[in-house]
Amino acid sequence: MHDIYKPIRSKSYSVSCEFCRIGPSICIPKLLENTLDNFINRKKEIAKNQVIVDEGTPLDKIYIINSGAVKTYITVNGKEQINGFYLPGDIIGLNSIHNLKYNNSVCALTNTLVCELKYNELIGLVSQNTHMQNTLLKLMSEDIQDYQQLILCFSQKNAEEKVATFIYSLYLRYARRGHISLNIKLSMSRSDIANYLGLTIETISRILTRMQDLNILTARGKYISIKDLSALIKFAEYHK
Amino acid sequence: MHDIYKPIRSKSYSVSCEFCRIGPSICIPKLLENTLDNFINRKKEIAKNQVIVDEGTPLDKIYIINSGAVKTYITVNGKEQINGFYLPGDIIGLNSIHNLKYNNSVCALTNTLVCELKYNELIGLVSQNTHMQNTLLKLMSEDIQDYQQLILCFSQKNAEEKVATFIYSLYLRYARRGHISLNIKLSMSRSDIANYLGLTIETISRILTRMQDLNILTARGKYISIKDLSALIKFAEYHK
DNA sequence: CGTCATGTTGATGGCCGTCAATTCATGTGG
DNA sequence: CCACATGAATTGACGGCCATCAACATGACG
Repeated sequence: MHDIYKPIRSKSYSVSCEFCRIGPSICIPKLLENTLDNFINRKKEIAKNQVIVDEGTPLDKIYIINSGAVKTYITVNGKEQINGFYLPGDIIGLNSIHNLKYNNSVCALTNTLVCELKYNELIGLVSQNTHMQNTLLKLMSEDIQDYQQLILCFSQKNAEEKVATFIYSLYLRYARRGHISLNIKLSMSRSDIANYLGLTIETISRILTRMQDLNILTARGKYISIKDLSALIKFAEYHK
Repeated sequence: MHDIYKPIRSKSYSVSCEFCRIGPSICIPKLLENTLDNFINRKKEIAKNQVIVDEGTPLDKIYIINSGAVKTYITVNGKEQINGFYLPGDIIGLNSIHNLKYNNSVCALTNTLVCELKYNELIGLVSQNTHMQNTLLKLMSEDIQDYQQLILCFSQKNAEEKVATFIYSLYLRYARRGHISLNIKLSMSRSDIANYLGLTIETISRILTRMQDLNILTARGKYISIKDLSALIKFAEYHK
């Protein structure tokens, strides 16, 4: 954990506000900035491996990733179970509104910049502003939809399809934020991916080399370069 | 599909409004009934095997199950993939708000009573009523949380743990709606369960007989009787 | 009672987890 | 700049879980 004491130099991709998942027309932090002064710290720096939120703490703030990446996880029998990776533009905390407690821990995978947003102010704004209300409902509904898709992925797909889906979804998520590139730098380790997908690092590794042999992609450490996107998409589909 | 022409006699458990997931203090349909007259049909009858919603149709209504049960599914390569079972008190459609289209089909597993609720009116009410707004946010946040748990279940658990989790969650869901009983009548077929859990009917069957041999439950067709709840819970946990 | 759908049980094989050895990457100190 | 150490990733051998295929049993319903 030496990293914590290192100066933070975020070399990674960051979203411009127009591609933030909050939407181009309303940056909640910006709106708050106009209405309520200093309640948000924009672009707070988080060092790699730093735990931003501990499972069970009160939901006082919502975080929006500006650059970098984090993972969220719950602890089961002393072992962490990763349940999400959040990339620039993503919003953390929407699953914790119902009981006003964070239901998972949050840890930075790399040096990360986050926008903080006080929950009370968000809700206050939502109750005054119909547009904001619709935005929040849409965001949460999208999340529900995304999770349903993920469940299908996990319950039906085999290891190869899972890994292909994972990589393709990373590609898609960056692309939707305006960062369209076939070259992806994984911010998480093989072990994190395996944990998340319910596979082992060995399986992940074998599948990546198999895909490399088939000229679908090249994988050198954390750098993945998609060579044949349509083949990747085919691999990601459920085959049976 | 003869069922459609049969008279509907729902013999199954139905929630009283106080155990509806909408909450005891605000039954949205009731509230609407007071404010706007005839826009909701309370307790519409749906026959077994009837498709209530087709994937892709506009989200004009939200449904709340009053009695009976439905499954939701998407169609992939011509085959249905079940992504949820909805029991009395459950709300259908929250995953479809973001694009105002139903993102899955809905089909009745048994004769079912639903409360219909026009989406526009729900939103209208929500924008006027802070309490209602909080309720909706909580409901959706709960859904997100539930789905995250389900993802962990699917990505990490083996077949036995999945089946145990499934049965226990049915028990829990009924219990939370005020129907606490160790005797559960499955409204879905083995094939539906298998489809949903990403297993085969043979595996489901084998696991049920194994649990029967261990005196954890008895399973006779659609009737499951839990003999040892704590053992079931142990089985449902992730072991590794 | 006969038919058809649904559920159960058994035998076999493939996918993927486990264990182990090796290679590669990253950072540190000399 | 190189040698080394440490952890991450890769590759191989083997075994267990669960899907597949097939046969049989049970139940629903006319």
